[in-house]
Formats: sequence, C-alpha cells, structure tokens
Amino acid sequence: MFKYVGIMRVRTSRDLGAAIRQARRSLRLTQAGLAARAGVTRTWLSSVENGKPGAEVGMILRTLDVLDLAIDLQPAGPRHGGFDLDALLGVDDG
Amino acid sequence: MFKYVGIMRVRTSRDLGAAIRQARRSLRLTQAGLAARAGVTRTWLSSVENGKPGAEVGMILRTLDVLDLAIDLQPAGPRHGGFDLDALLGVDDG
DNA sequence: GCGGAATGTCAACGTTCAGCGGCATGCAAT
DNA sequence: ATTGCATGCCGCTGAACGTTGACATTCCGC
Repeated sequence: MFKYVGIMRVRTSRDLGAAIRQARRSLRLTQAGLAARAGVTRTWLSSVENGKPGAEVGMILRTLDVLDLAIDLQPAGPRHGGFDLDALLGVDDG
Repeated sequence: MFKYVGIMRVRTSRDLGAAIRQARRSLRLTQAGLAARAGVTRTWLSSVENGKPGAEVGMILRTLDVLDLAIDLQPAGPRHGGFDLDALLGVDDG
C-alpha cells in the first residue's frame, strides 16, 4: 500500500489535493511532518489536500518540491491522457 | 517564432509565469485575450506571468486549461530527465 | 520617427487568505 | 474502553489577494 505513485495528471484543485495526499502518503509522512518540511502550516496543508482553490501557488510549489514531485506542462497536442504508451512502444495506432 | 512549445518543467512561480507567457504567445493571444477566455483580469495575468508567488492556484489552473497546457506531476525518484521506461514496463504494484 | 497596441504598474476598495490556538472526530493499537 | 495520533474544522487577527480604473512604458508595424 502507498508503495509507488506514477505520473498524475492534474486539472483541478481537487486533483491537485488528491495528488499531494497520495504523494505524501507514499512517503509515509503525516500532514504535520510534510507541513514542517515545506514551511507551511498543517491547517493549510489540510485544506489544500481537500481541494482549496484559493491556495497560493508559491506554497503549493514548495510543497510539491518537498514531495519530490516534478511539474511538467505539456501542450495538448495529439495526446489524450498521461503519456502515450502505444506511441512510446511503437504500436501502430492506425 | 513562437511556433511550438515543448514540455516545460516548472519549479518556481517564475518558471510558471514564463511557461504561461510562452504558451500564450505560441497561441498568438494577448494578455487581454487570454484573460477574457480564462475569466481572469489582465492585471492578474500580467503579475502571474512576472512570477507572482501569491497567485491563487485555482485561477492558474483555469488559465493553463485555456492554454491547453496539461499538468503532469511525476515522482522524481530515480528519474533524471525523461521518464524511466524500465520501471514503467516493470511496475508491479503488489 | 509615429502611432497604436500590448504590457507594466499604481492606488483604493472589498474580499479572502494564512497563521494561531483550540477542539471534535476517527482510527488503530493496547 | 482507553490511550495516542492524525485529521478536519472553528473563530479571530493581520496581511495579502483580486478587481477596477487609470496612467506610464515598451514593443511592433508602417
């Protein structure tokens, strides 16, 4: 359980909160523990994990950094969700 | 110029602002145009593109959505640049 | 150079945030 | 059942946000 978390696609603040929570748990950190390392308060982290849209992006970035979560922005070209494993492996996608 | 923007890795709010600006220009949108579509004010967008760390994440997400920029969070485990195909093909969640 | 558009920036205002302290709930282990 | 920890939530305060409207500056085409 909570062993490994793959690439997560985020669209809303709820997604973001869920992703942070997952990553935190996969590192076996408590909210208080993560908050301390990221320099935020536990109350704030709790609200963020629950999808607060008004949270400041700078604090979010610090938190993701502590969680070793890299943020990649990619133009929505021909891709649909996550990465295109088929194309990656050379599967003929018709 | 401003033809295509590849995947951008973001660590700070400055990176984020730069990425947004790049994507906006690649779509040949003005700040006013993008702001209108994203439901934000031009003043806010200007400050965000200049790296304001206190911006609300919800508005950022709306903006990225309009720009067709997908957000991927990926655990920075043994990875270096791209993703680890070996691990990808060998995942065993058990 | 000129003119217009795009962008940066400022002040005032109302709104909302983050921090703090505390308390209630839920869950697991004893 | 009781203890302990993790988490959610409340009120309060001070600080910072976002909006509006305006003005200054920069950029780009002509």
